[in-house]
Amino acid sequence: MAETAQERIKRVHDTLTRAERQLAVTILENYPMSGLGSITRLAEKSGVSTPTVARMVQKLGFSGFPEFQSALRDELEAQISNPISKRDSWSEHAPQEHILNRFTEAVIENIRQTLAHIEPSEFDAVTKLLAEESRAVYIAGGRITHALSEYFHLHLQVIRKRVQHVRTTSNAWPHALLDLDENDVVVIFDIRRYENSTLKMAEIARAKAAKIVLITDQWQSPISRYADHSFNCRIEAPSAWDSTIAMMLLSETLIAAVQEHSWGQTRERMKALEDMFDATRIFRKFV
Amino acid sequence: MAETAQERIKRVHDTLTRAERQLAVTILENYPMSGLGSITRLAEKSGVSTPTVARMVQKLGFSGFPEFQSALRDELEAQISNPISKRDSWSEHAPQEHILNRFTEAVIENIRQTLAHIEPSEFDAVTKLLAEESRAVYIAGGRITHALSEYFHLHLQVIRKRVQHVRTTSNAWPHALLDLDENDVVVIFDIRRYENSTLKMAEIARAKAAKIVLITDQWQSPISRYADHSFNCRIEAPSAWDSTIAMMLLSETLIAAVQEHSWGQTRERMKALEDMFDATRIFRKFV
DNA sequence: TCCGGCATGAAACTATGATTACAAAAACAG
DNA sequence: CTGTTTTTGTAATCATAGTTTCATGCCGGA
Repeated sequence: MAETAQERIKRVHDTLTRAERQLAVTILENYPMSGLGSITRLAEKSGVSTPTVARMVQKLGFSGFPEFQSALRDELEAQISNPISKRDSWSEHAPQEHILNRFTEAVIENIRQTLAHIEPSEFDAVTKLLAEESRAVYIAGGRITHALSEYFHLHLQVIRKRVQHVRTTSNAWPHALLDLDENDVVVIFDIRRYENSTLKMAEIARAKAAKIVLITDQWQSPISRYADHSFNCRIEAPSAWDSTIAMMLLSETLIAAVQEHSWGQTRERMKALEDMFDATRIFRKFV
Repeated sequence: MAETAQERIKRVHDTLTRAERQLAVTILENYPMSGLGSITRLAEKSGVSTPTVARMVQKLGFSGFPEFQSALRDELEAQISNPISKRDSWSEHAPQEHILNRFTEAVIENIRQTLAHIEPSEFDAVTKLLAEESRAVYIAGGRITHALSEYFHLHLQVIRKRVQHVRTTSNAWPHALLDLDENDVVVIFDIRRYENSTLKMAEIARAKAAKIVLITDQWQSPISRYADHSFNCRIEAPSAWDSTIAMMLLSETLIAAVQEHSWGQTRERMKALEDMFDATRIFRKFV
């Protein structure tokens, strides 16, 4: 039904009896909040009896008070739901149910939810941690997140010194943490199924009092217990696997933030890197 | 109490157990609407039992579910009467100009543009190519896209046989193409600055008449000349670097499509993989 | 003033929601 | 791997919400 409860009330307003009108006024007074409590509360608030309320909502076409209330909730939800980038389909030439549209839709929702639960202050704090060159940075990921951690490392490496990627997939990783101390930062990517090696690594880092930044999924890796900062990213997708897009977005944004934070040094380093590339002719000079 | 339920949940988030966290995620997901139904509804929605919900709200400091719900209603009312409740940024608590919002906005635009220029028919054709087990699949990336190609490989490997990752960063890569023939598929990720090694690889693949699928940026890698199918992804970002999110999205969607296309086999292979994991105890059984 | 019809709320009843007790399962420590 | 602790869901219980019945009261018309 397209008609809202409010509209229904107004439509039948003339045919209402005294008590019902009294009730209607109360409902409309601060709509739709007043209808969200129990039928008793609403009855008391409007100074009528509960049966009156029950009869009234039936007059409005609802099967009972619960249905009425449920309708109110739905209306409210539609009213306050975030309108950002809601679109019917992303790939115009493909039908709505095409995997291109379904998958993208899910990913956008993941991004929305992820961003909604990130505290900017925490994000800024982590940015600051990662920007301080007095701290060495260690980056690690698990089986699925390995690629992500590598990508993060690749970029951070250009921005600053003393960045190291730790391969938890090999068994030589404890060696890499030999020099870790309490000024250093360990960035760990970990999503389900959470791996033992990354957990062990977090424990070691914790024991050495290093700062731990965790990037995990919405169900949170057990590492969160040890983490100084943790970001929960939504990873659900219409697939047998999870989507790590939201984590990637967070990673790229962190990179951008750190780079912005220390642009002076970064520029120098990037210049030096470019020169090296030119010298080695890895890239084509022009397309 | 000045503290909102949401804040309470976030505060105790680390001390929560698995089921409770699951519940917390659901509550926060579309807060506070999800908590406004009955305890049963909320429990079902989050996939936990009603007692878990009851226990959790008590942990949060409420005397019981009704009090919790009443608190939610009050918060909602306050929020609604507040005129600045219109949300038009991704991270509500951060200003529009914060890097979190700027970056995300750019990424969404990239996704939109990328999707708009992908022909569903071409996407489907590539899906089909990748699903055919008679064809071997070779996957390669450049310096920046290496992580992406690795990620793509990791997943495709689970879906089907004969998938190989070629490291163009090492100089041993030509060996990997020894067995390449005209039935095979080569998937190449290449964004600016386009690398010589990937171009050389494409040339070899072309000479052997293999199918070439190219995933590149909007300015197109020179490989597009040789490619049978190419996808142009937008990679612009408010950063010194490009954002490969759109490429990642395309990769994940391709994976999902191929998986959907050949779910029978995939399921078997995933099962086998799971068993191997169980045997090796790489992962923790639960949380 | 009395009567019929409708509106209304008290009270009984029913259904559903919330809580508690307990047992099974899982994680953890040794 | 085993015993212990913690977590979790099932089932029983309790409480409250919602509905129905019915007696009372109110109003308009004779």
